[in-house]
Amino acid sequence: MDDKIPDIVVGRLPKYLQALLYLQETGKQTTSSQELGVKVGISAAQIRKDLSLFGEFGKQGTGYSIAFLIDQLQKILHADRVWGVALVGAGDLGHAIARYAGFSNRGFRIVMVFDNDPAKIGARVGEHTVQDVKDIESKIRAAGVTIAMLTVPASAAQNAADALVRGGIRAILNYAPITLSVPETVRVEAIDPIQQLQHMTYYLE
Amino acid sequence: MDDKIPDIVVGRLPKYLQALLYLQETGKQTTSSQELGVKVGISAAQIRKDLSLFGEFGKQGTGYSIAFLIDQLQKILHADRVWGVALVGAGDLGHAIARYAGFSNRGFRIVMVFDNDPAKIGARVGEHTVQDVKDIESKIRAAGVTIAMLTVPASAAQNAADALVRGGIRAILNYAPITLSVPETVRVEAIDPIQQLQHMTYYLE
DNA sequence: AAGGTTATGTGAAGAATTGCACGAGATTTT
DNA sequence: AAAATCTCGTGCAATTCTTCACATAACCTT
Repeated sequence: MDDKIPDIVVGRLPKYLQALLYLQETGKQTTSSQELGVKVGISAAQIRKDLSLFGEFGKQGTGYSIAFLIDQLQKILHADRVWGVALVGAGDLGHAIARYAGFSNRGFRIVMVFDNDPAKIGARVGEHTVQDVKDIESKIRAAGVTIAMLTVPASAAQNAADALVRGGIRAILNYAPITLSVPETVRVEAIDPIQQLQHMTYYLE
Repeated sequence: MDDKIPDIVVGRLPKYLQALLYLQETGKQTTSSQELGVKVGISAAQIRKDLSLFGEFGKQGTGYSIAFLIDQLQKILHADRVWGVALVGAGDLGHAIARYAGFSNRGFRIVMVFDNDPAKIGARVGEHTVQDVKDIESKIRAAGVTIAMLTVPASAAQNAADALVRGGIRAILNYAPITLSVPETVRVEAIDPIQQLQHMTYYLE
């Protein structure tokens, strides 16, 4: 239940959570490591072992209460609150993200949008007004925002990341196809669809 | 150099490729496992071991020829050609993807766009006309498309995936926050930004 | 209430992945 | 041309991750 949780385990918890939320929507009350495993493509033993690192959430013979397990996982992942997120990059992708409803009902809310294009600054994106990237540092610091999503072109990504770091950001979800260089105290997760496509084309043909 | 390559290794190759392309842009001719490792955040020994599974691409004392290694990795990943991709879902995200130039110059080209919304069918998205999702099966089969990107709402994703599978799809990049059920012969990679954000929030606070 | 079934949590075994360290080839320096 | 430096490829060791299998507990049926 402490800090020696392997990162690979942490990475699976959101999958469990998502599958549980889905099961809950179908009206189920209870599930088993078996059933959950089939849903997420992970062995039942693996799931039991992962969960056992945090506590004893199940009941022998019965399985897991879906509502209870959702609650526990949300606490563990700090998904039991709403996180404000800064969106940097108001291009097509930024627009799509700003307008996507799926974030707000899963614990994340975009609270500010930045861009460096004078033509975009001042324009509206979703329910936000695009602000100048020059102000990132002070604005996110003032708002206490600790998470950012980066949807700028690769050529602008490192500079934007540097500004975010100066503003005290703690986590960056990076959509730009470039490896960001940040201090060890800042977490980065990358989304690069082309890398995932290439992972698959290896097995094709 | 055969089929017993661990999947986890295959997953790292696109990272190496991306970093190499970046290094090449800076005008460099040569790199080392050390330098590449710093760029992608992977140990030098790991990189050497990974590459050695496919051949001896480096030279002692000198390192790796960037152009040569790019060429080899592209062959290994089948990224030495252009793959046609079907895009299913013409919402905001689908639009952003269809208009993103980054795919075409990294080996993937969107060749058709589908949606089930009558208001969208017939409209233009990027350089494509949106087609009825009802025709997916025949259209992708006729075109010989084997890769799809799925950007429909979660509630429509499984049906769309089923249609793709019937049409002979081999790989699906799934943006919907739901686990798809497909035959073992079909590969699926998922992109779920919220899962990645939750992976990071575990470590925050 | 006893027997049967289900399904957890976990120690131990097994498998997979990563890191270490060194021989050997290539280049550069003195 | 010898010495020093660099860096690959790789066998082996260390570590990490996954699976197995079973004692235990809860529920269900008769």
